[in-house]
Amino acid sequence: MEFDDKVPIYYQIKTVIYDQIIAGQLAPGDKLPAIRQLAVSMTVNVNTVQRALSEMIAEGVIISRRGRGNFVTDNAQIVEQLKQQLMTSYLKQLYDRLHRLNISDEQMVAELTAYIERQGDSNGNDIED
Amino acid sequence: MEFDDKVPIYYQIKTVIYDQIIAGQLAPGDKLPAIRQLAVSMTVNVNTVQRALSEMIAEGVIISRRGRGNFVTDNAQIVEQLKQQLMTSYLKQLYDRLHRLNISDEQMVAELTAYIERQGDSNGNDIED
DNA sequence: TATAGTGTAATAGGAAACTAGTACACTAAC
DNA sequence: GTTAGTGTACTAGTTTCCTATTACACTATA
Repeated sequence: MEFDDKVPIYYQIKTVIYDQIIAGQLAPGDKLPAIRQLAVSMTVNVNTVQRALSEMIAEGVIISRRGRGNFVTDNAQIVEQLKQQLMTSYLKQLYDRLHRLNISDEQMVAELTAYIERQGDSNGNDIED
Repeated sequence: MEFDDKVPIYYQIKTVIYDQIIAGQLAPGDKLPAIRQLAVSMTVNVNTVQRALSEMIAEGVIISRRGRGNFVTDNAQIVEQLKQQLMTSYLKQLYDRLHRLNISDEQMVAELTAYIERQGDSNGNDIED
């Protein structure tokens, strides 16, 4: 797996797993791959994965069952909270950044739309069948 | 100054200065504050500021004149390139993140618009005189 | 009971980022 | 020439992140 060398790996792992939960690839109650499994598939040390998991456990999103595995909480409300929280933080980051560049609210939406258009040119999503 | 402890400080300094250049607070040819000055105002060590500047110099955006100071390049084209590059990377980051959350292109624009609305409620920009 | 699969803990070492401090080199202005 | 303001370079020490390795604890199953 590829990581941004400007952000701690354990933190990026956390983001990836959280994103999977929000996207529904990991449903409430689902079992995560074994820690050693995750470490191998991400080409990372076990301790690094564990550090990511520790934080997620502390935040109540992951439930750890010794000898059995790690599971996504079955509390749908926590997952929903997580979703809102992450979505907002992502949007806020873009908003703050573009704001610092003196981009107005309207321009901001326009820029995003334009970017998506450009993406569409090469991806062709929604168009090809 | 406040920094995100998940990203190297020197890198965040670079971002701040680049943003100021793009926003026009630092025009082409302008002299930057002295390194020691920047270090004090950012509550950071001189070496950390210098590391940020070194990269910007290597990238051709900042020109260093020994004994005189550091200056923004007067090459407007370089500044314009920088602007496009940063804008795109900011947009791409949001796009990729929301995409991982299974948010469609249309939803994405809607979410951003909604976020801006929410901001407007507390900021009241464009409304008050 | 033995074994395989799992989470957890602890130690040791290396690399990167940051700080602190000192010294040197160049420029401009007196 | 001296001085103040500037960039540049170097060394030393601390902290955080990451890796490697070993050991232990619990669960399920044959």
